[in-house]
Amino acid sequence: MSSMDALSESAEMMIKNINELASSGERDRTSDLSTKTELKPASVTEMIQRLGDLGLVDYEPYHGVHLTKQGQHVADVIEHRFNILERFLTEILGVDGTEASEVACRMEHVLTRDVEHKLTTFLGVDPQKESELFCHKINIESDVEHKYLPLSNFREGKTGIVKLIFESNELANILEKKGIIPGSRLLLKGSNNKVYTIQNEEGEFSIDRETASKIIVQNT
Amino acid sequence: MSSMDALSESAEMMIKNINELASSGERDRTSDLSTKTELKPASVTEMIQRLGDLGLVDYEPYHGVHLTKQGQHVADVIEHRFNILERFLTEILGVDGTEASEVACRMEHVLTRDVEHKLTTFLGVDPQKESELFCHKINIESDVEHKYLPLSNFREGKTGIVKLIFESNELANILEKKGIIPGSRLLLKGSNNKVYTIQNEEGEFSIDRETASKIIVQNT
DNA sequence: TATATAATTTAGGTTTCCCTAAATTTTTTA
DNA sequence: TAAAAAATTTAGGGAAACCTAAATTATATA
Repeated sequence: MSSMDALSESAEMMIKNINELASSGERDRTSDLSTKTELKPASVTEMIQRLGDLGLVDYEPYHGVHLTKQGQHVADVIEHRFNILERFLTEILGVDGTEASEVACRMEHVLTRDVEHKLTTFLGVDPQKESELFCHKINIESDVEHKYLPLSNFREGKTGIVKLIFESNELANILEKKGIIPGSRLLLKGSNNKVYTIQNEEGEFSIDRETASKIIVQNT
Repeated sequence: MSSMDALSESAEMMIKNINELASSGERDRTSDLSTKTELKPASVTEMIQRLGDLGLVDYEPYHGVHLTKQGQHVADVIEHRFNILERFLTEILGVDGTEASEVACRMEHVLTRDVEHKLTTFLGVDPQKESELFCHKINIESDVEHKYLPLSNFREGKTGIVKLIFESNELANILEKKGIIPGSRLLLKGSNNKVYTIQNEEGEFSIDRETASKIIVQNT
């Protein structure tokens, strides 16, 4: 039954692993899940039985499991939460890859929908996914499977739920072209409270005060 | 013994509550902890006995507990993690206060030292302390502590490393005023590839194609 | 200062999530 | 295709973290 109470971290991890292991159509085997989760086979069996009772996986004794629609939804949510957390930790905080993914893996289970969405908007869309999404957009509609699409490709008269709002990232894009990216070094050559003249590896140029106030710099 | 293995979330929460309840010198009573933690008295006793065995609290049956030096250290770490997480959630992501503190309270137990430090430097000094910082800046340099500041506050002739570029979040702000937020439902009433007319709970209005292309909607 | 009341602990139960060992089922292979 | 091997499940156990009910200890009061 649709449980209003949250799944445990262990249960969510199992769902995540089932999803990651799944290859088209094939049911995941207990031993593979055991290897992947680093749990003993008996523990895997126990957990997937419980998930089966919750309607999150389709489990047939001795013949593996796969996610139900409901379970797939849980997996998708967790995956997305993991991805944005990992991106936040590496791209924004500069945490090392291994540690970032470990911490993200613990944090993914305690995010709320709201925090997830707000973190997503904060990060913007990552470049690779953007082209993917763009393809969708070009390809054509009638994507019954691909349920997410930009409003600009939506069909008149349909209703939908807003999933995500892209920010322009204009500022970051413009600055990137001038070599001002997180981690880069710059020199403030001059400022008069209106115009800020900067020099870096790419050369020298000026920006206005408002823009300058949005660039956070570590004093070295 | 100083355990290298992490404390459980429950154990950390108990330490946190013991610390928050503690008033100068007085030992916390089981019943007060029971009220604060919303656990039954018997459960509180069980946990503080376990913490006692770990050397984190000084527990005398029938006469309350208080943190040992070691326990106090744990409490301090947790408190700091909670504070920076709460600040990140409210100040940077704009999460509502109640939810932010709930989520921070779950996340505080999975942060690593490194992530904690990096998040702390990322947040820099909190707004109240900012004026302080401003003073520093005017006062003289020798800011060994406050290393991050907006380029607009930077001193001419100094070099630094770009840490972060704030985006305006303009689009999301505008759309939010019209009730278009992640999770909300909308209906595309009409579109002619230039103007998209939308209806939702807040009413009906139009947006241009470019804006529409940035709103990702789940087809339902 | 007895005794009633309140606070606390102990005893024993439950669920979750992990384990090992034994039993069972499936798969391989001789 | 029957026996051996491999995979899986079942049975039973333990620790953590909760619970209720009963026993114990401390405190208040008559």
